[in-house]
Amino acid sequence: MKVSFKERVAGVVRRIPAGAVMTYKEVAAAAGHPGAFRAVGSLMKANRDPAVPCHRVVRSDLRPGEYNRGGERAKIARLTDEGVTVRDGRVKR
DNA sequence: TAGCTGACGCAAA
DNA sequence: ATTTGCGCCAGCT
Repeated sequence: MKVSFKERVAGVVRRIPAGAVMTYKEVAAAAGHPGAFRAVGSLMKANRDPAVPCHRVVRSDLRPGEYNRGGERAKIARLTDEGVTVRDGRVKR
């Protein structure tokens, strides 16, 4: 069945457990499009589904990246609350 | 159908 | 180590 790229991305992000983070590139690869990390970010902002924790998707540099509502700062707060260690704007692994 | 935009990635300086 | 510029793909108008 035809499933749009964003549909698969939503499915992948939805499987990310709390306390874990995945990079846009990893999500894109997991969705079947390893080079579409650009589109992933675009879909994240477009996706307002509470079942899709887009805040758990970070950049490859371990930077939180942008977010709706306060940008990086809000994202860091949410990740930290879930058990993700963030140090000075960088996700600590 | 074609063109533009963007919650990015990587290389170079 | 950090900053700047260019390239990339899918989605939207």
